[in-house]
Amino acid sequence: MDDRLAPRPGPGDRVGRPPARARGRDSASARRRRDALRPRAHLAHVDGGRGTTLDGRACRAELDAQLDAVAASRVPGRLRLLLAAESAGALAAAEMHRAGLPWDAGRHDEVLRDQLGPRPVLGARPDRMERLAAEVRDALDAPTLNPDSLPDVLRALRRTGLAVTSTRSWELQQVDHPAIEPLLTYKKLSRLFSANGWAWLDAWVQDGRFRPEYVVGGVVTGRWASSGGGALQIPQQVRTAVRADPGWVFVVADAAQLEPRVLAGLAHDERMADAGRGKDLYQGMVDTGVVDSRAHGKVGMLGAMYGGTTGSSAAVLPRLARAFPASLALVEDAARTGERGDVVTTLLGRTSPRPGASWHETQVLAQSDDADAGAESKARAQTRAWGRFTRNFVVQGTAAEWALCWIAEVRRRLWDLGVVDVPGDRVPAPFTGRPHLVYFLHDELVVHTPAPLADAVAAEVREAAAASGRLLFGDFPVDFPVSVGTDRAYGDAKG
DNA sequence: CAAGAATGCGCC
DNA sequence: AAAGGGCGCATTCTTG
Repeated sequence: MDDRLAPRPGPGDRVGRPPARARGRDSASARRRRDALRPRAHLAHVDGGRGTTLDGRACRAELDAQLDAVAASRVPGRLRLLLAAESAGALAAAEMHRAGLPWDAGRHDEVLRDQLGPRPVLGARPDRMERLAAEVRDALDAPTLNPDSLPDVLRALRRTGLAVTSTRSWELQQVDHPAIEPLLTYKKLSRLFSANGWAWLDAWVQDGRFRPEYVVGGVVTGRWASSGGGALQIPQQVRTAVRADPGWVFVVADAAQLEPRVLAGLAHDERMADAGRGKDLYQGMVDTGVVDSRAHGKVGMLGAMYGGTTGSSAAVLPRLARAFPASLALVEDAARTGERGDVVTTLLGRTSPRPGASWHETQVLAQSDDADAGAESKARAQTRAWGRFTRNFVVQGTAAEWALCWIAEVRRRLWDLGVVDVPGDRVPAPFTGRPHLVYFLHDELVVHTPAPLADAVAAEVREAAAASGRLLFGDFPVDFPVSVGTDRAYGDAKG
């Protein structure tokens, strides 16, 4: 793929603001977990966008290592399926990178001008942000306040007598003061400007395409990560700039309530599978009298899968435990396993990492005779945190496996739909005239297709979801409905 | 001065 | 008393 060898602007080359530096909140332990789990062959893929070539011998060595792992496994069939799914996913990711996500820079610019005003000169704030900053300074009587400096803002708020402990939006929303509204608006606009503003557009959209660099299996759980451009965080605000080519449309497919359905399959929970059959799972929980509203069903299930223990989520948990004992027992068991420091595995055999040395040290310290209350509470908090991680790992990881199988199946079926002659076709080979994947987001797929094939694509995407479910869960009767929408603009296509 | 930590927020 | 999983990225602050 020649285009991947060409130098591409990186974040450091962007023009809107001074160069970015730090890598952010990615904790050392999180990175260690990822690096330990990431197959070596994928490192070559990561570097693929920066000009290195794949080393055939390294690939061969990786393949041998994987085949050895399969041979040594107690569940070779599952592991083999995992490897096949990962390979298909890697292929799809490379194809999506090549095809690119059709992006209308003009439309994006309209959104930015509408929200922020005209593009400012290098290093300056947009007009509207500057005016809001002035309002905030005025209201807080802080003429030199830098609204981008969190300590600065916090100090000014507290000097005014507001009892806030951070500058998080949800906390500020509780406060009644003239400075709050302009401050919140400022933060909103600032986020849009710095994360997906004109600088992002210059750096990441070329020739009407955004080409995300997916990192297949980059997350410990097996989810995909991305490197550069924030490919998996495109805000709703700018999705309207994602526009199909003339004569083409997007088919946007979203696997409805994927994680609870995967949990039902993992736990062989027939009652939960029943609740979701042919309809919205959370509504099904209302219809069968498990919960009194869809919202309660949703937060309750999220709480069960994430380990939530507060608010309405916790309040609903006992009812869920009574209605769906198999599912709840599975996630509880995964949590207990993690709390002991043991590993859990996904359906296809991906294993969770073990907690690091400092985790064990903290546990040992809390057991010792002279341990104080602080050490014990720290150890307890840490124990529960690792339990929440393993609790979620089994569900998130198996959902990622379902999604990989879905992608693989969709990819194959799209190719079989054949070619349509579209006047002025701009889609690069080998996808010219063919429906092809252009975007993937955990439980959502976007297909760019010649308009006449949209209905056929929608049907294939649904059938592929069913096929993925059968591949993973066999005859167990859990279904995977897909909500599908078709539109020229991604932002308007939600089914 | 550069590198890392901390903060906050976008996505699922 | 408080207790929600996984990410990437920009910015400012801190540290060596």
